[in-house]
Amino acid sequence: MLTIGTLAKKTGTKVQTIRYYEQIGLMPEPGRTEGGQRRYGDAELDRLAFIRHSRQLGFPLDAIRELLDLSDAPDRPCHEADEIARRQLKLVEQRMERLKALRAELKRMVKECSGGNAAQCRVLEVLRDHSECLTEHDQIGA
Amino acid sequence: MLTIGTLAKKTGTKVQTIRYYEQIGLMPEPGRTEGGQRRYGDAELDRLAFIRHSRQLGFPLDAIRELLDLSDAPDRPCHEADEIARRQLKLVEQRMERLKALRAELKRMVKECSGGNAAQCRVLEVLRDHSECLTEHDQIGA
DNA sequence: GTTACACCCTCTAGCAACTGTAGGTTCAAG
DNA sequence: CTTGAACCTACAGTTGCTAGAGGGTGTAAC
Repeated sequence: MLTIGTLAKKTGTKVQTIRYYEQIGLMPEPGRTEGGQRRYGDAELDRLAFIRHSRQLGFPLDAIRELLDLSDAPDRPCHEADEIARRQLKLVEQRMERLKALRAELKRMVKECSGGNAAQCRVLEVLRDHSECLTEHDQIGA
Repeated sequence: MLTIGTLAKKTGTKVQTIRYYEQIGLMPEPGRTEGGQRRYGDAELDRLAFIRHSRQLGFPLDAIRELLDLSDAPDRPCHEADEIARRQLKLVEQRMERLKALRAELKRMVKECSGGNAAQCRVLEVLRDHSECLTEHDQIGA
């Protein structure tokens, strides 16, 4: 039986985060000691590891919830999980495209800065005038 | 004189967002009609365009505040703006590196899925067992 | 048995950067 | 003068945690 602190250490999670996952129903309510402290078994350890690994791959908690459901129901067809993963892959690729455009623009800004004072600053100038941009970068939450 | 709605349209911002920027002191308090509605001039249009463009390049609002201060003080040296842009470029490059690793992992997961049911699903299996990962992807906020 | 101390508990608020809603007022056109 | 879109304030919600206050528990040493 593991305390919440031990579980946290084993999975590289913060204690608060585990409690948060319990609160939103991603982790089950564990058993408690007489004094009211949580105690975890191996099933919970596995489940939390699954969650953390999925988070590291960028899956949002909603998607992880679906993946956990699938993982708990071995008879359901696999394509649902596949679908979720594909969706995530697409998202990652979109983000990369956007970041590529941003990087190009930022690089150009920085390169052109010749170090005078703010009045002649190319960085500020580019920000002031969108029409100077070479690339499209219309997404804000990049 | 522009209404807040017109200003929003011209800059591709939501009305609420403009009011939010005012609330946090990024936009100045504009003049009002007798009835209490906001009216904007060209200075505000330019300022908001600057903010939006900076946001599109991924600058956080704090950085934008500094950039606006610099833009308002033409005598200050340019290297501060340059510095902020460089910082942002670095951040973008870090994010890209992370996303690259994630993309590789997700691609592999999806490729190996052979379409049975959840019990044999490679996607779920990989998520269950971190040791199967080829790449390091230890950052969560990717 | 008691004391020390790390660890645990709940509850609440905060982060970024908005977005949405409710309930009410104003402006401009017809 | 009426209509209806656009405006107003104030506050709650989003995502995924993280930090703090104020207090209780578990265990090992003395």
